[in-house]
Parts: sequence; structure tokens; C-alpha cells
Amino acid sequence: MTLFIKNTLSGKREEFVPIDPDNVRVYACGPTVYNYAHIGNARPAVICDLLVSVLRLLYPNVTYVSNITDIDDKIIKASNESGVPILDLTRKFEEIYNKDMSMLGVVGPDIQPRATEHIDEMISLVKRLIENGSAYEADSHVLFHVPSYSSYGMLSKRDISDQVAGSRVEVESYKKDPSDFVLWKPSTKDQPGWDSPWGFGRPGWHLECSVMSEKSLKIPFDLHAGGQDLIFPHHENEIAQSCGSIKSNDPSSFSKYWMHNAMIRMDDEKMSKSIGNILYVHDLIKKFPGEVLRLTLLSAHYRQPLNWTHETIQQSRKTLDRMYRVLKKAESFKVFEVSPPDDFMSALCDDLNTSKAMAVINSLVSSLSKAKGEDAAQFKSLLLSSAGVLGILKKSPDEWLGYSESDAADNEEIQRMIDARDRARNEKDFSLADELRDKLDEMGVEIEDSPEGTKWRKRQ
RNA sequence: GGCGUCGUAGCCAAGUGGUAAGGCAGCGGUCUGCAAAAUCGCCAUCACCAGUUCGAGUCUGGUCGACGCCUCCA
Repeated sequence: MTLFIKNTLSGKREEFVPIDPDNVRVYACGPTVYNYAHIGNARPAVICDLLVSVLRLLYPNVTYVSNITDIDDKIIKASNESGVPILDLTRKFEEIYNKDMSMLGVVGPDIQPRATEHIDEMISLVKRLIENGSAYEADSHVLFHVPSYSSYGMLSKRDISDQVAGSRVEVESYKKDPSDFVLWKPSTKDQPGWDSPWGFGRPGWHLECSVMSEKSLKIPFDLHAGGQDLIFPHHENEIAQSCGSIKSNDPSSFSKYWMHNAMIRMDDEKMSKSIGNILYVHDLIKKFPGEVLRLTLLSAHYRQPLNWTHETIQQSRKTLDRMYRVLKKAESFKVFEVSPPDDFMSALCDDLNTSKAMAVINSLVSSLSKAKGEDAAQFKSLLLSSAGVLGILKKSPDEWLGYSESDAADNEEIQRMIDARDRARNEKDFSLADELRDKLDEMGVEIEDSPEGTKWRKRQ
């Protein structure tokens, strides 16, 4: 099956043709670790995770790299404000990030390089750029000279000349061109820094991704992913640096394809500190199962803005509840190894059309619900293998539905009430039975009468 | 001001020229003592206008509206 993706570089939907089919290489910009990851940070991680799992079904080898940016002015600021040493701070949030993402079912990259462990490589990249005339030293800074790279603006589709004119950025006097950007900047004694040919200093933004992608994947690699807000200037500058270092004016000599996910909105508002509507994965995960959050993130196409509301989360929860209920019913059927159905895969291969893929899953769920015997085993297997690609339905139905809640003291009480209700029903004392059901309902216990007896679960 | 994206039912959301997927909610039926669950059925002409075409949600132009980037940002 052929994968098609919308390539930001061309602006078109393109067939994905790997540079080396024996090793597909993907890079995604990882987090700057100075705080908890918010739900917006999780979107690219989940999308990329899905992309990689699709690629793995199509190609024998996939190398997925996503970095940790652990040197940055925001980190310095956070460290100063909290009094926590930089290394402690960055390691702490790196660990939390990885844990939070794994709660969302993210498998994670094969390689997760840290910026601070690639300073030597950064310095040598800067050296190369100076030597070949792409960069220059000025006022203790090293700057990339944008006019030296003629394809600048190709990714973001902007013309720098009219960008700068309307821009509100103050142009530093030492810049040869207003659009030149920093590769290396000086650090004071109390700022983190490294010795370099240009003095004690630290790397500018952008540099780490160029260096770490080249080191771990070699350039050109196949695909670079990230949020839409990174297109400019971050990714544009990465291209300029990396292509500049080999004096190529073809942006695809860095990465052949570029994928960008749209932003998440909070109740139709931009997520921002000033509005105070930032939702951290760390907190969300306490309120909602990871699969609910993951499914919500996958409920809209990755290039569409996703409006994060209580309602959309509840919908995902209901969807999963139904799926697990059907799986519970089909518990006795053996699952065997199957590939996901073609219509499911072709949906995902169509630029990760998760909505369409979910439609296939829904139809498998309803087929399973109605099926008997061998058919049921077949549908169940197809359902679980498809859901596996999306990273959902990984729990046992009992665990999900809460049938096996082991809050012993509570359970005994609930069971006693259910038994009493059953007795009342047998004696046709329906008003007592209903009264008991209402009481249970108030306690957050949902009951279902079935031929096998009365089942109950705690409402989530 | 420049560049880009988007506007599909009450809500979420697919649809890259051939006659509107899927889900949630709602309504009606079956099942149930009643519920719940399950199951069956019903529920849109695609912001607006003008074009291209045998045919347009899908292409072109315009209008209105929403949003993103241009400055740290997934």
C-alpha cells in the first residue's frame, strides 16, 4: 500500500517515496524541557507516533528520532525563577514528558538525543557555515546570513523582503541583514555556556535540530514533523543551516517531506498563559484515561485545528466505553494475528485520515457486536489489530469498564444492595427494586441486568 | 500590511468533479417488570454570490466570517 502525505514543502499531497526503503528516517522536534507538557505538545507526539506505526507496517526498518532541547533561554529563566539548577530541572521535565506521553500510548522515538550532549557538533556546524560564507561573526555572536541561502522562505512560502518591512522586531545593529539569525551567542558567567572559537557562549535556537537530525539520521532524511507554528522561523532556519552547510539550495537536501499539525484551541480560544487556559497532560491524565485523551487528539485530522472541549473528551470516552463493552461481550473469542483491513490502512495511508479510519473501526465494532462464532473471532481480531495501530483498546474490558474495581469495603456494600434488589425483583417488589437502583445510581454505580445476572460498574 | 488555512446536520467530523462516511445527542420501534445495554429505523444539499463543466461541497473569481504565522510557542 502506498502512503500519501501532504508535504508542507510543496504544499501538495504527495506519494511517500523513501530515500532508502530499507531504512525510513523520521525526525520530529521534541520538547524544550522547562515545564510540564501541555495538551498542545501532545498532539505532534501522538500524530508522529501514529505516523511511525503506519510506516512500520509498510517498511521493514524505520528510525524515528525526536530530540530533547535542554538548553534554551526559557530554561535559564525557569531555573532562575525556581532556583532549581538547570540540569535538575531539565532532567526532571524530560522524565515527566516521557512518562506523560507514554500515558497517552506514545511509544516514543528510537533515539532521543539531548542538545547539551551535541555542543561539539554544533560548534563544528557553525564553523563549517562560517568557512563557506553562510555565516559570520559579529559582536561576540555568530549569525547565519540569510541572503546566502537563496531558497530561504520556500517552506513557509514567504518573501523575506516584505516580511521584515512589516515586522515589529527590533533589528540588532550588528546584523548584516535584518533577517539574519543567531547561531551562537555569548553567555555571561552565571549563564550556562561552553567554550567555543567565538568565546564562552551557547547555541541559538534551531541549531540543535540541524545537528542532531544530521548526526542520528544523516541528511537528507525522509520526513521532518512538527507543529505548524514551527514552520517559521524554526524549520525555515533549520533548512537554511543544514542546506547552507553543504551549499545546497534545494531544501529537500535536508528533509524530503515535511508534515505539520495544526494547533489545539481551548473552547475556541487560543491556548495561552495570559488567558490561563493551558491544560497540562500531567493534570489531564489524572482526570481521564490516556486512551480517552489520545482518541480525542486523533478525532480530527491532524492538519485541522482541534477544539478541545469537555464535550469532545466525553464523546471519546463514550466511544471507548461502547467499544470495550462490545469487547467484553466478545471476551470468549480467541484473537489471532491479522493485518488491519485494507480500507482501514488505506484511510491512514491517505495522509493519516484518522476520521475515516475511525469509521472503519466503528463498523468493525458493530459487526463484532452482532457476530457469532468464527465471525466474531475474525471481527475481534481485525478490530484489535486496527485499534492497535491507533494505539487504543489496549486494556482489558474489565479494567476499562471498572467491573473489577477492587475497593473491597465499598464493593461489599454495593453487592449487598444489588442482591437485595435482585431479591425484590424476584418477589415482584418493583418499587423497592427501583428505590435500590436509584440509591446505587446516587452512589455512582451503574447497573445492567443481563441473562447472566446483574452487572455493575462505577461511573467514571 | 504580507503569507497561509478554514467555513459540511444540534454537536464532533470525513469527503482531492459524478450526485453528502462515521460518531455523539435527539426522535420512533424491538427487547426489558421498569431502566440500562443491545438492536432496527428516521434525522444535511455542504457560509453567500457569480462563473467553468454534461455534472461542483469538491475547480475559478468575488463577498462575508473564523483562525494561524510574520515575535517565545506544538
